[in-house]
Amino acid sequence: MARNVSDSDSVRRQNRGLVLGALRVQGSLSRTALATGTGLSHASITAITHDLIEQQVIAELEPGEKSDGRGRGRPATLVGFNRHIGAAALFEVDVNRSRLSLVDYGGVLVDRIETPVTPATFAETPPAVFFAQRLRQLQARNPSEAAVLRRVAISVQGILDRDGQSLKWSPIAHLANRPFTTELATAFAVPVALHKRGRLLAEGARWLDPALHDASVATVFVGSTVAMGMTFRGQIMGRGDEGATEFGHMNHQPNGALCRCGMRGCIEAYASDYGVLRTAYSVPETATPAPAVPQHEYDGLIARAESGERTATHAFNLAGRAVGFGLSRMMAVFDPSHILIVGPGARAFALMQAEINAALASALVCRINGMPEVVAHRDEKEPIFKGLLMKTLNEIDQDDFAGLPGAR
Amino acid sequence: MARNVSDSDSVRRQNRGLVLGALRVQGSLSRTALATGTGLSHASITAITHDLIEQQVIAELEPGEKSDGRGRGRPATLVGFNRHIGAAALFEVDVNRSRLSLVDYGGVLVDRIETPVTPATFAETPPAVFFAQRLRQLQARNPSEAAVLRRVAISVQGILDRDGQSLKWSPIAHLANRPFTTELATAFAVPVALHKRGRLLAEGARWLDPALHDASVATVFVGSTVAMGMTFRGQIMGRGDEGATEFGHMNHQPNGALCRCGMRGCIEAYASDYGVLRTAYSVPETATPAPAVPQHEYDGLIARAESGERTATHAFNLAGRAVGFGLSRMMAVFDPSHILIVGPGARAFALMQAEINAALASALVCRINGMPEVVAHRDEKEPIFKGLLMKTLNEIDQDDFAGLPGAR
DNA sequence: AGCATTAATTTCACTGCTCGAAAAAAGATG
DNA sequence: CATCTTTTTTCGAGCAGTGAAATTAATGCT
Repeated sequence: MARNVSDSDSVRRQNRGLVLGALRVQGSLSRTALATGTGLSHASITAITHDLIEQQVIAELEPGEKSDGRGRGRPATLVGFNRHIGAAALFEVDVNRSRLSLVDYGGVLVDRIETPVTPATFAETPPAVFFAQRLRQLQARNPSEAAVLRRVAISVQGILDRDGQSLKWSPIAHLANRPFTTELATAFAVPVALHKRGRLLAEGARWLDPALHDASVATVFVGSTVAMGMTFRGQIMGRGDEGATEFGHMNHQPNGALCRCGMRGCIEAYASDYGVLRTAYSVPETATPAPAVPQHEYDGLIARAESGERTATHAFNLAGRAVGFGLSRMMAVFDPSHILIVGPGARAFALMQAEINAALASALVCRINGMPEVVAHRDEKEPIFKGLLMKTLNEIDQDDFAGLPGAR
Repeated sequence: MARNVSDSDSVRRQNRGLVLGALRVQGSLSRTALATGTGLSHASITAITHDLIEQQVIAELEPGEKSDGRGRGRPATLVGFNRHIGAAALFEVDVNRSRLSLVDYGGVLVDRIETPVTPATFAETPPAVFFAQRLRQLQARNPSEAAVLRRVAISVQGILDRDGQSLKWSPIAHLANRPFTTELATAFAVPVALHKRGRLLAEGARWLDPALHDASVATVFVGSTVAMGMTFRGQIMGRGDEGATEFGHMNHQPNGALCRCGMRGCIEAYASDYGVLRTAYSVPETATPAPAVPQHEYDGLIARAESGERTATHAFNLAGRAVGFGLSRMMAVFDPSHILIVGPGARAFALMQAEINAALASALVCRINGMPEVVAHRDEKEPIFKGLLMKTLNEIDQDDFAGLPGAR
């Protein structure tokens, strides 16, 4: 039983966490700004920053450049993260690509390796080996960061098991049911975390658009898959273990089109790239989905639809309908104030919008609370990276540095 | 901006809350049991109980009867809630009935008034007047509890507005868009809370079955409406304002059967009592739903289905299918470990089970994580009351008594 | 009856945290 | 160089929680 007891230790941890969180959100700050930002007294900020500086978690910045312009009184000295006290390795794994980024504790990108991925990749190279190879390569190139590596975080698609340590299923071939996180964790003596891509999108959106930082947002990825992440008033839904936001595999049509996951009638089977192409080319909807769709083919279809070609527009209509009813159904359980469409499918948003809105209009919640704001947001790469980055750094802040040194 | 700053006050509040919470869950306890139950030290328990006793929130029980059997050492003195320091008025409003219960701070039922409700009730008597009349009646009969009334809580069906203070829509006629909570709050100078019935069912289930206390459970009410409440590892989902768990009005069939809410294709339109009857009697599914269904008619249909009459079994099959796909779709967003079916429809569970399971089997999440345990639970009256009771008492514990006297 | 034993509570001495107020520091201004 | 302004630090107080020791209140033996 986790003890929820509050004592002076937990007070310190909480308030140190508040300070680190403020720095994470707002960047380097003066102690005074920290005091107003966190609500703590100046005296406490002095004590806390003193400790954190002593432990080298943060450091005073040289007063040099910073736009201090000119003030009347004593000039503020900013404190900011000590970039060299930690580093994190962030893998973004995709059906066709993998990217490993090494970032320091200040969130600055240090180095990066990209590798193409094919359905054969993880059959030939076990995932643990694949990841370990690349991570070692990066460590060799960046010895000073390698020495302080504190986390490995991996963005994946699929369904995680209860404890979030392995994939039970994934559209990325041969990645599921391999205990690569524990293998990596022991090999590198560092915690390894798995994150669902959909959820990272939600986290990333929160950080990239300040207006969304504390809102309730559903972020829908449309592309080679369909996925969703949600934030509720600034909190990410689903703490680690509650694995499921399988929006893309929500049933749209009982016994409908065959999905890559093997089930029938999933939203993805209508709205993902392969689903739309299948509809457009009048391939029977029970045909096995293509394992991967070249980008130019999807883009070509969008262009044809935009020029009004009927088979193409029809395909996007069906896709919009699937996404729209999925959203309408989701909103019966959880209704966000904003809905973000991201990913390659965002480029086809205009083609789906009418059907999405029509489907949403059929939801009672929308009639009562008003329609949510649905907007498309191109390029999902940065939200995922940003989400992975911030989530991992925040974890280091709160788990490694908010507590007293030596604890845990 | 709410300050999340932690100081010695918040520590005390947290730990007092822990003590009150333990007493709420486990009943009267000795100080030693309280220490092990909360994780606090004996010294702190002594200090906290001393304060609480001084403030008359709790009291030492007479050692009398209690099964102290025989122990070797100093006998424990139990402490328990001081029943007389507070009372709450709990309204359960339904399409055909309203019940007002007066309970004391110990959770003991003091008095109760039941009144039939018809579609005309709130047209003739404004809700605020209706509630005020009954509450005054109960206060007159129980002056000592009336003097310490601390909360009025109302269980309703429908959609609440963002701040949870009024109904934006309700199947109970003339109840929506009437500011009765604020009127009652000023008239009785007491906080008035509105709770969705579905959510109370979830809360109640948690308290009535210890195995569910810390589980993730979806509780589905099937009867004159279809509604759902969810708990996530013991936490009720949706804090007050996030109004929507409109499971009954999740779309099942685009442009399908007409629902009482005016939309088409809602789960309720197939699975509620009126929906099943409409199907069974081959009334066109676009016919206006009956405002209320007499219980004997619904029970009669169940009996006919159980004896194998085709039109009746068909109706329940459709109902099961609607509920099943609804659950399957919900599970793409949130997957509970248990699903509880309650309400009159629980009696027809056997008739719907096959279709529910078939629909669940079509969900990817179920294939991966295994099917959730779906069980029916007759009589929903007590879960609602229990949920309303515990939620309200807990609120008094944490808001009124966990903080220092004088604060807030 | 008297004394050892046992278990529940309370008391005590100490530590850590936050806070407000006052003091100190560090430039800017004139 | 004295004054003013704004940022930080220092200091004393107050409050919580904790472990260890002391106290309390029964039971069991002799």
